[in-house]
Amino acid sequence: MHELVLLTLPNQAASLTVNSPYLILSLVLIRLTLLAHLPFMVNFVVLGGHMKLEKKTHITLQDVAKHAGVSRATASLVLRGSKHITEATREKVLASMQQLGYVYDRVAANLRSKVSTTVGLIIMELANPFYSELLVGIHQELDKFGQTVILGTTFDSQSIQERLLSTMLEHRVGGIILSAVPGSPSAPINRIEQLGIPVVLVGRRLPEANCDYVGVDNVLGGQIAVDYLVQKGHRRIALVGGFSQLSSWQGRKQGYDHALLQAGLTIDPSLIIESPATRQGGIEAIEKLLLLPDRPTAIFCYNDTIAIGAMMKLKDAGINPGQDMAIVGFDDIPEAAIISPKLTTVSSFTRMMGAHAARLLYSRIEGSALEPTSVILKPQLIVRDSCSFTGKY
Amino acid sequence: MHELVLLTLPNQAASLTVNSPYLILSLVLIRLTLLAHLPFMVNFVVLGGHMKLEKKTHITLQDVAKHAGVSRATASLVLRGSKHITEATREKVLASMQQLGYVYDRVAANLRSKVSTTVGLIIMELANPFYSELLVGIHQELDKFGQTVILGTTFDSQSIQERLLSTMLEHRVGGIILSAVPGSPSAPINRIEQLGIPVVLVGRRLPEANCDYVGVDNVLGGQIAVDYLVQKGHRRIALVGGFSQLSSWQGRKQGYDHALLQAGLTIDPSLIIESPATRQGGIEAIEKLLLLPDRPTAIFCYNDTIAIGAMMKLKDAGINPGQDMAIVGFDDIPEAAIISPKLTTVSSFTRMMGAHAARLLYSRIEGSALEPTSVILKPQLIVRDSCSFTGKY
DNA sequence: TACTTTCATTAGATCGATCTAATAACTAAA
DNA sequence: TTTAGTTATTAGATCGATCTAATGAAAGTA
Repeated sequence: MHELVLLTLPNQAASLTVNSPYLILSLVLIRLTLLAHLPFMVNFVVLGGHMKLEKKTHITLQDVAKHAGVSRATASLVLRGSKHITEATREKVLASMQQLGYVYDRVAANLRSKVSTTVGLIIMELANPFYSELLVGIHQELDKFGQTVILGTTFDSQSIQERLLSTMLEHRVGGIILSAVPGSPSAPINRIEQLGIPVVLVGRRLPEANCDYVGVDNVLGGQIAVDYLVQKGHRRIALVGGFSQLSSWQGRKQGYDHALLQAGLTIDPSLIIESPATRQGGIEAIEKLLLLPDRPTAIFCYNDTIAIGAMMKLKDAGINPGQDMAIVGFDDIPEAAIISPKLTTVSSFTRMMGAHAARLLYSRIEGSALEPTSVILKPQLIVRDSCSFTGKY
Repeated sequence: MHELVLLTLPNQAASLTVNSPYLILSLVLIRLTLLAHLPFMVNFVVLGGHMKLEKKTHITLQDVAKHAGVSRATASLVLRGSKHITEATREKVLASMQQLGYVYDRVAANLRSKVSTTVGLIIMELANPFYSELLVGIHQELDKFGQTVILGTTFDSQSIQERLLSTMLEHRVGGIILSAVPGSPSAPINRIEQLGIPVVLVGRRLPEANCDYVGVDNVLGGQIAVDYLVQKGHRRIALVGGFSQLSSWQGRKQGYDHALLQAGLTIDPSLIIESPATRQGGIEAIEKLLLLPDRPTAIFCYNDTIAIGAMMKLKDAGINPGQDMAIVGFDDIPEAAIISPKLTTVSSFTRMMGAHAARLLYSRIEGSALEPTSVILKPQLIVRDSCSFTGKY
């Protein structure tokens, strides 16, 4: 019985060289005994006088079938719940699976049946709460469809995005949800679509990309934010953060312009300051803004993260955000509700956006070959405490 | 040339029934012509008078090899950069890949070579900044090793955790990083380890689980937090949030106890309030705390999220956190630095924790079969503004 | 009884790669 | 020239499942 101890070594093969014919004979007997009792636990490899005994780590459907006394095909049908299987055989096979500790190999199955149960998700950054909220929405929805998420982050680098797209394809994802790096070429995406793998863009649009899009109505968002500020009495309103290459920036700017013009105000280019969409970007933008001879009384920030940075810098400069300067953000990330003053912002319903993207992608994977669709969510102003200042002293 | 148009239909097969022998003849000619020029783009299936022409969506290594005039095995060797390949054949094969738009099927390759390039990551919740930070650390590190992340969230449900673990195994992950649901049995995890798939626990320990662990020294963390408060002059210090089943809670509690006893103070069980580790949990805990006849002067919160909720509730109740009540958090999530007052907290270096977990897991995957290892990070007190109150009026 | 129909089951091919062991081609040494 | 040694290449088996088409058995029908 001592030889059995060898088998308990995790994941390792035991081997021994024998010279004596008696030893060989006894080993052969041991081998026969073991095979009779644990046929699915042990493998033997005999080379000359060298006998290798290895633990079988992976139980396959073949093993299950043999154990249950049926064919591989029948076992497979049981797995997939075919109605052509007798209750008796089903139970027999299921019992064998249980007993042997069978683990279904979805990857091998997908290879043969040419389906995929994974979806690629490529976003800019995880630390950004906008994306983690988006990810939550996507993840929850895909889970309902039995799809598993493969994750990649680009940090807004085009080369990383290219690499991630390739990796996803190599992993045979059924589809890809992509928040594209601004200014990235649309050719690779169209190529992926041509391969029959659907792509859904979220949040950021790519011109020329011939695929689905889920996002918020940025024009309307900019409009309602600035409308609100104008209505509060502001006449000099800055637009802070983000970059003009971003489709979302362009939309928000358009809404900003429109609201101002509608109110009979002029657009002052010096009040439009681009900066990275990070907290640091907000800080930098405010530094520039404070140098202006004629400061604005209100700031519409490209997103909440920038707004938070902006508010930090304003406090540092002795300007009380909310009291001395009105602030409106965009996205309604969780932090917006907890900082002080609580941030008035345009909600883009990020989770719902993720859920929509997931649903749309799944419908494509399932084969609805419609024309490229866009789902545009209506933003909503969430009024909190960051706009007490009315622009009048 | 009209027939070529059919080929541009994405992912669809064209078929037509022919009766006239002349038409058949011409189709045969078209077929020969197409096959000569685009041998890897088109498939023909002829059944009786019915000829089906379908676009070949997937280019395989077989196709590449045929196009380059070599064997499948040679093409495979080129892919893997074998040194036994002549420069001439290498270039020939690479050119063919380029021309045909070959996409490497990593999944099929992994099936045969029994390796895995994916890692499963199971955490409680994404919306929680602690986990999104952890995820960033893990993701960045794994990326360096060429490993792709498959994601799952449990929302602290044991049944979901079980399901996710199964899914990960079915997807043939090479290893799993798990932030276990508190109180979940360790048997499934040990079974996975026995299958030869390494598991690394992060943040939360499971008794009996025979696997690696990466976490912060919770005892020390609790100790330095409470030491600081004691040193500031506080004598009644509450411990708020989290649940006593969590190994991390137990550790922090132990440090809390130790620091109090060391300072000659007694431990008052009424000052220990358990609640969910969410913002809402913080709010609820403070509600209970405010009912106490003899209120504490300082609060050590189980984590920053709870601390944020607690501070919100205190403000609502007219108590100025920082000024009227000292608060210390745990984890140092990004929000801690932006809320007002800025939160003094114990940093658990979450990203680094993730990176350590990733490295440890990868070393296991690569086959270092050491004893289960624990990596315990030293926490550090980050002093900010939430402890101005010294406990004396 | 003979024939069709239906149903459970299965052998063998297949998905797209890698691996093994053998073969061909080309040198270098005897 | 022959032999051995090295190097580039390849045929065929293989990974673990599904799929196709065929099989045999049982039930229903004429």
